[in-house]
Amino acid sequence: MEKSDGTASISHDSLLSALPNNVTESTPASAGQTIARSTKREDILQAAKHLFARSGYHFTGISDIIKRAGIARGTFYLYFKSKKAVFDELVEDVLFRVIDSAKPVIPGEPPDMDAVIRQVRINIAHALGALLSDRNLAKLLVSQAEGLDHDTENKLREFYGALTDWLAESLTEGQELGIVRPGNSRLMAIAAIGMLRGMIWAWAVGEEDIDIHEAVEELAAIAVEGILMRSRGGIQ
Amino acid sequence: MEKSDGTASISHDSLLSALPNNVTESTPASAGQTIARSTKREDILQAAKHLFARSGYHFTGISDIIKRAGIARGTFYLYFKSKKAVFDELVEDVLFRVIDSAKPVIPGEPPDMDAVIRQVRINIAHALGALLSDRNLAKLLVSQAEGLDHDTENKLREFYGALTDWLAESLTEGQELGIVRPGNSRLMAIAAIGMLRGMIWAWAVGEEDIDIHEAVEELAAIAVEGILMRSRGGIQ
Amino acid sequence: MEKSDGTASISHDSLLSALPNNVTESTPASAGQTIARSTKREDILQAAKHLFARSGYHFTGISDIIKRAGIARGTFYLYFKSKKAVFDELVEDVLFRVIDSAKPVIPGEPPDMDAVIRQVRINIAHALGALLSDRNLAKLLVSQAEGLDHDTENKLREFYGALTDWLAESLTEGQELGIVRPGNSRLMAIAAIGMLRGMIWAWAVGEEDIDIHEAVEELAAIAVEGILMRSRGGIQ
Amino acid sequence: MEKSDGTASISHDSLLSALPNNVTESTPASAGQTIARSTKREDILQAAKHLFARSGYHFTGISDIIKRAGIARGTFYLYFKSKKAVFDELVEDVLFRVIDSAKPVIPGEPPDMDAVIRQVRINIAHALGALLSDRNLAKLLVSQAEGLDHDTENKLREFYGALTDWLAESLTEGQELGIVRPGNSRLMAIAAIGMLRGMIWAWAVGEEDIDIHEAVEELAAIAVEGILMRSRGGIQ
DNA sequence: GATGAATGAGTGTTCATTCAT
DNA sequence: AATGAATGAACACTCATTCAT
Repeated sequence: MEKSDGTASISHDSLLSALPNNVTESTPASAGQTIARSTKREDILQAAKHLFARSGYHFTGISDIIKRAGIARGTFYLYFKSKKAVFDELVEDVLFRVIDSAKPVIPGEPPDMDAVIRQVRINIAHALGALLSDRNLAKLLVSQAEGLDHDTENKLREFYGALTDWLAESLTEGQELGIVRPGNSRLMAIAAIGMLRGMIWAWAVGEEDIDIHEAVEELAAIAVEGILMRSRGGIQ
Repeated sequence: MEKSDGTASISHDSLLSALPNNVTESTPASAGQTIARSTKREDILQAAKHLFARSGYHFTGISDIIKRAGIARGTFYLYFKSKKAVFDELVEDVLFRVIDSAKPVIPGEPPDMDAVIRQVRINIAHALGALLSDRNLAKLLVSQAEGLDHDTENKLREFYGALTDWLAESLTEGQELGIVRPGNSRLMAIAAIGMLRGMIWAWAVGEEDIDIHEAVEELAAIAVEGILMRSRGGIQ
Repeated sequence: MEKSDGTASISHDSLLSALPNNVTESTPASAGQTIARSTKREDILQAAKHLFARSGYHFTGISDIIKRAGIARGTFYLYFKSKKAVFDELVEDVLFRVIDSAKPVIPGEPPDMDAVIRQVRINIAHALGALLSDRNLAKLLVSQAEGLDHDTENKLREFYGALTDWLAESLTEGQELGIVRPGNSRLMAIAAIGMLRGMIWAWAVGEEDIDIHEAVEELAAIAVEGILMRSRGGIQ
Repeated sequence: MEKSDGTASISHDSLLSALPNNVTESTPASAGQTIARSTKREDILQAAKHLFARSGYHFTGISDIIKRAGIARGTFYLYFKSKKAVFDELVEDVLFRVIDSAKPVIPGEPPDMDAVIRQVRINIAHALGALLSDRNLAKLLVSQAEGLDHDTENKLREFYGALTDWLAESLTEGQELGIVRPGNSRLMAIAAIGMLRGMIWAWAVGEEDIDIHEAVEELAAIAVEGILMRSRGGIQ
C-alpha cells in the first residue's frame, strides 16, 4: 500500500473483513429504552465466558450459564438463539480486540530502524495486551475455539489467514524498504504469529507467570536479533 | 548438565517422563501368533484419527468410527475400553513422536557456532518432520486435544511444560557457554516452541502449503538472526 | 420394654429406623403452589409399579414406563434421577406401610388372654390389609425386590431383620408374662412372619383368591393355638 | 385318596407333574462314552449356581460363568442353549429336591396322634433338609427365581400351587380323620408352606444362624399345637 | 468337541431447545 | 419480557449369542 505522501504503511482494514459480521454493534435492538440497557445479555456473556474458559465449551451446559447469570432457562433464548451463538460472539469479541490492536508500521523516509523497532514493540504490546487483559477470553481463543466445529474452525482459519496475509505483506514491503531481513516473508509471518500465540497460550493455559513488559522486550529482541549468538555475520 | 568430558549436552529423559505410560508397546497380548497381527485395532485408530481430525472429538460418534473402520459396534469395545481411550492413545502417539525427535545439542569444545546451528537445524527438522508426516495427527495435537476433559488438558499442559523446561534449560546452558544470546531464556523457549506450533498449525489447520525444508531454513534463520534487519549492533 | 406402670408394650420405633430416610414427605419442593399438585410424579410411580409388578424390574424399560405414564423421555428424569430411584421409592413405600401397621400389643394387668388375642388379630389384619390393598405393591415386596442390587437386598434384609427382631422381642416378653408358649422365640417370629409373607405371596403372585377376613381368622387361630400358651397340654 | 386297605395317604405323584419336564434325566445325549462323563456340564451348573446365588441372575454374566467354570465362551453354548437354560435347570433341581422330600403321612387305623406327629416332623425335616443342604440352591429359589420372567414365575406358581394343593388336600383328609383342626385347610396349607419358606429365607438370605433340628422342633410344635387337633379347647 | 473374535439389538441417561403460561 | 416444565433426538456403552476356524 503506497500512500500518496510517499510513505508506505499497512492498513488493517483488510483484517476487519475477516470477521463475518461487524462486531461493533452486537447489542440487540431494544429500541425504546435509552437508559438502563438490558444488562441480561451482558450477564449471559460474562457467565458463559467464565464457564467456557474454566470447563470448556462442551462441558458447560445451558444450565450452568443461566445459573451463573441468574436468569431463567427461557430467558436465555430471548437473547441468544443458541449456546453456540454465545460462544461465537465471545470469539468474535477476542478476534476483534486483536485486530483492533494491529497498527501499521510506518518506516519513515529514509527508513529509521530505531523508529521501526519502537513501533514493532508497540504493536506487540498491543496484541499481547489485548488478550492478556482478559485471561478467560484468551483461554477461549487459544484452547476452546479450536476443534469445535467447522464454522468456528473456518472463522479462526480466516482470521489467522488474514492476520498472516497482512503481516506477510507488511514484511514483504519491509524487505523492499530494507528494514526486514530477506527470506520467505510468509513463513516469517507464521513464525511471528506463532510466537505471540505461544506466549498467550503459556500464560492462559499453561498458567506461566508472564510479565507482559518482559515478554514484549523478549519478543522484540528475538525479532531483531534472533535467539542464538552470532560469531560474526549471519547464517551460513 | 555438565558432562565429565567437559562438553555439555541436554538429555531428553525428563521429557519422556511427561508421558503417563510408555506408549511403545500398546498392542494387546495375543502372544501365540506371530503373523497376521490384528489389523482391526489399527483400523480403529486410523478411522478415529481421521474423524477426530476432521470433525473433532465431540462431533465424532462411535457410530462414525465403526462405520469407517468397517466393524461392528461391539467389536470397537473389544479393542478399546472407551472412545476416550482411542483419543488418548492417539494423543500419546503424537506426543511420543515429538519427544522422540528432540535430541540434545552438543556445542563441542571450544563451542563451534557452525556445528551448533547445524544441530539446531536438525532438531527443528526432526520436530517438524515428526508431525508433518501425518496431517491428522498434527491436527489432533494442535487443535483437538484442548477443550477436552481436564485429564487430557493436564497431559498436554505437562507435555508443553516439560518441553518448555527442557528448552529453557538448554538455552540457559547455552548462555553460559556463550552460544545463546542473553535474555529471559524461559520466554525464549516459549517463543521458540510457539514458532514451531505456529508452523504446524498453519500447515495442519490453516492448510498452508508449507515446504518442510524451507520452513526449517526460515526457523533456523530466525533463531540465528531474528526477523528485522539490524543497522548495526543489537537492540538499543 | 418395661413401662413404669407395670404394663409391657413394644414400641415400633426401632422398626422405623429400618427405612433409610423418612418416606412420608418425598414430594419435591414446589413451595408456592397450593393446588394442582404435579400429577406427573404420581403417574410415573403408578406406571412403574404396574410394570415392575407385571414384568419385573429388569424387563421394564424406561421406554415402557414413559409410554404408560404418557410422558416424554426427558420428563421422566425431571421427577426421578434414575429408574432405580422409582423402584426404591416404591419399595420404601411398601415397607413403610407394613411398618406403620405394626402396633404394640399391651397385655394389661393381669394379662387378659382375650384382649391379647384381639390385639394380635388386629395386628395381623393391619399387616395384611396394608399390602392386600395394592396387589402390585405387594408383588413388588414379595417377589421383585429380591435379586436386585446389593443395596436393595440389604434394605430388605434390614427390614425383615428389624421386623423379626421386634417380633422376637415381643414374643420373649410375652413368654415372661406367660402369654406366649415357651420355645425359641426367634424361630417363632421367623415362622410367624413367614406365614404372613406366604399369605401375601399366594395372593399377589399365586393369584389365590383370598378373603382377608378369613385369612386373618385362620392366621389368628394358628397363632393363638400354636404360639400362645394354653391352659394345659402342649407338645408331647 | 382312599387306599384299598382303608388307610388314607397322600401320594406326591401329583407334585411331580408340576415340573415341566422330568428333571431326572437332564444329562446331554453323549451316547457313545460310558465312563468319564462330560464334567463340563456339571462345572457350568456349579459355577452358575454359585454366581447366581451371590450376585443374582441379572448381574451374573456369561463371562463370569465361563471364567469360573474354566471353559471357553463357545463351549458354554455346547451344553446349554442360553443363560436362562442354566438357571432353569438349577431351579428345577431345587424344586425336585423339595418335591422328592415330601412323603405321605399315613395316620394308621385307628389314627395314632403320636405317629402322625412323628411323620409330620420327618416331613418338615426332609423339606428343610433338602434346601438347607445347599445354601446357594436355597438362595436361588427364594430370592432369585421370583420376579425373573413370566416363564419362571409360572413355573414357581405352578410348583407352589401344586404343593399347596397337595398339602391342603392332605389337611382336608386329616380333618375328616379327626387329626387336623377344623378350618380353611387351604389357608392352613398356605400358612404352613409360608412358615417353611420363611425359615429358608431367613437362613439363606437373612443369614440367620439357624439350627436345623431346633427349627424342625419349633415348626413341628407350631404345627402340632396350632394345626392339629387337641383333646379339648381350640380357638375361643 | 472346543474356541474366542465378532456381532448388533438394546439400555439408561443427557441436554439444547421449545412453548404455553 | 420472563418463566421453567416438557421435549425427544442423540449418545456411549453392554452382553447374550453366533460361527468360522
